[in-house]
Amino acid sequence: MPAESELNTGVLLFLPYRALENRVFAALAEAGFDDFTPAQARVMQRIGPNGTRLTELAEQAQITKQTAGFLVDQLEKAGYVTRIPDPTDKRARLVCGAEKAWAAKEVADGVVAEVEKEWEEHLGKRRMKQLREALSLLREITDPWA
Amino acid sequence: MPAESELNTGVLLFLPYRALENRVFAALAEAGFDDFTPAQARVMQRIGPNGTRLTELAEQAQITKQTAGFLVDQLEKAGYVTRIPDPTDKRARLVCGAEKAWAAKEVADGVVAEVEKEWEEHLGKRRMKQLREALSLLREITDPWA
DNA sequence: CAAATTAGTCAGAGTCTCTGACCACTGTCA
DNA sequence: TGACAGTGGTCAGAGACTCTGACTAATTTG
Repeated sequence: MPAESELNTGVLLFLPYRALENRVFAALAEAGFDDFTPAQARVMQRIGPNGTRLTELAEQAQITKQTAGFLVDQLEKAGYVTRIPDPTDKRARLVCGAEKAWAAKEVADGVVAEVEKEWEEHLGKRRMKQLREALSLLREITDPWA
Repeated sequence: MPAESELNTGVLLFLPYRALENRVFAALAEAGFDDFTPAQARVMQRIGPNGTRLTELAEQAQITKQTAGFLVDQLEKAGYVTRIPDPTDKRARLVCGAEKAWAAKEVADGVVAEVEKEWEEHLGKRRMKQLREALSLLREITDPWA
């Protein structure tokens, strides 16, 4: 048995991640954005300012394109995204964020900033900077999309 | 300005977490432990050495006790856990890890150690230590179970 | 002891995700 | 040019995960 005080780094990463996600979702729901789910949000988060292809969204979110299509359908119905033809490829369509999506993003960004500030207050400026630095570095070997 | 990354800390935390989880699952599958799912694993992970109550598992995994019961049923069928009556409370039962669970845990722990070593090589000993230190500190304000 | 609480189950439904099969368009190369 | 492999996306079906609501049984509390 490993000493109980020595949690593995995976759990240590997951705990604050989940705490942050919970905070963001609670705030979005309170602001009236209660008609989309975490799974939909994880896709929506990856839509670029000029629209993004379904396949690309699927790859980045690490889900199949069928699943991505399913989620985008719901987001479209709820008015968060629209699909327009891709001018450069007649097979493809671009998933674009609608006004409602940007409004939700603004709320989300606000909460993220708030939580990050709380974390910085708890850790101190120096440790917070080191944390982000280490995580950014780690991204080089853990993010297939980096 | 940190031009290194505009990603929010949440994504930065999630990326390495997911990479680690993927590695662990791939290794478990390769070692023959391919008869349980990520959701089941997240519950199994929280079983203490002397057994843990269903409700406690549910709380720690942040799922309802119904869902936890569903997942434990599957784990029981697959031979990873057993349920024994709680001697201190006739309503309750203790979910206990079976031999198979500890064997899987050994494989998982090995991979986690391996990945952590890779991360340490990439970050350097000092940064890795800082990372774990910051995350441990963060746990104080983000882990309801700390 | 009655009432409130806690551990867990049963039933039903909705959501998320996958595999496999398929169509339409694109790019390549003989 | 024209077959054909590859890519973008959809349809259909199924399995997995999760929830809410309602319930039983045992425990704790006043």
